[in-house]
Amino acid sequence: MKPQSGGRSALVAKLSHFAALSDADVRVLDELCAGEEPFPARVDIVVEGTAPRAGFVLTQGMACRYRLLPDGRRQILGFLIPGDFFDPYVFLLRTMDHSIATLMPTRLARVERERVIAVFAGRPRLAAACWWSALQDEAIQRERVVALGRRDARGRVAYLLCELVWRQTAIGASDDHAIRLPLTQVELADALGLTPVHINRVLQEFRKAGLIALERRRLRLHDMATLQLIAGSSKAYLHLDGAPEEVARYIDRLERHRDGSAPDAERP
Amino acid sequence: MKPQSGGRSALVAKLSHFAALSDADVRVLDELCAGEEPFPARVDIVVEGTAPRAGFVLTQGMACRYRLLPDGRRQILGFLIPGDFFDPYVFLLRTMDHSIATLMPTRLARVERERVIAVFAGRPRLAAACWWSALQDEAIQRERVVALGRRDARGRVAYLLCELVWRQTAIGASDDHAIRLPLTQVELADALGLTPVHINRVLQEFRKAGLIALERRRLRLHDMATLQLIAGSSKAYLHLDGAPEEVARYIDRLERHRDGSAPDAERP
DNA sequence: CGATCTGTTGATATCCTTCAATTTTGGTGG
DNA sequence: CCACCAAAATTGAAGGATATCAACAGATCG
Repeated sequence: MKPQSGGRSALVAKLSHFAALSDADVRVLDELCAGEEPFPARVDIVVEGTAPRAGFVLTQGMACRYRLLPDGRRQILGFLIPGDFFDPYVFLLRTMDHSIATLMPTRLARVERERVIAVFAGRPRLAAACWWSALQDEAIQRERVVALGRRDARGRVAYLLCELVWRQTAIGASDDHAIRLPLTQVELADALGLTPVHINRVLQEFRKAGLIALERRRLRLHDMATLQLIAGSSKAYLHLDGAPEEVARYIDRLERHRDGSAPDAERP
Repeated sequence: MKPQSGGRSALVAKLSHFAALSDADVRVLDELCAGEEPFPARVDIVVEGTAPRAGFVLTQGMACRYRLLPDGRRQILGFLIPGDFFDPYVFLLRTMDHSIATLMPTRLARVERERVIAVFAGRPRLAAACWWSALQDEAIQRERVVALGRRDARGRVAYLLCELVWRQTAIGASDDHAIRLPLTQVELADALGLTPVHINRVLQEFRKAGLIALERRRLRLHDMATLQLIAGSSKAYLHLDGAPEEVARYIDRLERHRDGSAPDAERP
């Protein structure tokens, strides 16, 4: 399971933004992460064109989804951080349409189909939390489309830095708007549809304006308000404000039925 | 339910790309669409900032997801066409982070939470097909990120036109690479992160090169091969090649269990 | 049948890319 | 610990793709 410094795993921290989890829920999630394995930096975990095998929980480190273009250029599609339970249902596809690679030494737990189905069928609250997490992922993708479609270079950089800080904060891995950021300027460029040269100039400008500090793989946002303004974005799209009350009640009701009929373990 | 000319609804046509549906499955899907309602062109179905109410099946017409920026510009996030069962689980969120608007007169069936849960819990094959459809939607989003991040204007336009034709073909709504296309050049621009002026110039170029015909809201791709080359894309990302055999067998097994225990209707 | 979108075209401006060096950093082995 | 090398960051100059501005023609619709 590999809990964080705080004791709670990143996955538990993240899903707790949706609903308070029971001890039993936490146990199930920790078991999901039990078989985690270490991967070195900059290796492919999943390769475009191959058949997907299983989903993963990322417990430590960082990874990215990416696509290579016919001319060899790369587009990074998104970043995966601790607490991300990604592609649970990917076994429904014949082939991957993109690759996934680590960006630093990273620990990942493989989650097989049977496990996914057991959790989703037997644990209403966790199933709802995973659905919510999938909705969040979609929202993150949409925000990226907005950034690439309609924001200039400064807006794109500001948005991405904010997002990474917001997401790390949501899993308790940020200290006062400062995070570990293992990305090179080439990777930022590939994520934002820009050139490394231009990324560099924007970062310089932000530094000179006292908006950020970024050195030796450590990022600190000194002026979140201004950065948000430049980005034209707020963290609302991460939907960290919990389930609607009515839904929370509904889920509790489902859980009580479950407890009544089969106490405290996953169904077969 | 409102079947298409062929007799099958667009939703059934789309999901059949994943797995062959039983008559009972088809009946359930048709019931989902039973309460469809007409909406005029260019009206909001869902508004950013409001609480989501329910998901929808789009049975006729066309709609788009979009975001408005602080400065009034717009980014279109994606297009919804007949057969799209979108946002089934959106009730898990407190507020919408984007809006959805019709682009032409459109028919939509609202799908409430209870209905979603009944179908997903009681119909393994349909549940799997809907999951697959969600994976397809994510892939479509990724393809858009690639287009906006790394393709020039010609590549973006070519990609979008191909995608719309591929998707319409998958629901049986295309005749020889020709489709109804209710989009203005402003809307194409808002979808592709370009200006209407530039969209116009690219379309002119494509017309002069004999690649496309586009007039009076009708699009025909005369040279799909070249367009794909310009787009640097193939339709692989739509995953229209059916479920992996092993998964198909697994789903059949689940269905047989279901039939044994509760014949032929949704569970309560 | 005017009013308003929509599409079209030309001229100019600009943001970002490209190309090319140079410096700095980080890692590795002697 | 230092020498060395490759990767990463940085800077400058020039070019190009797309935006912006402006004007007009054509289509659509109440």
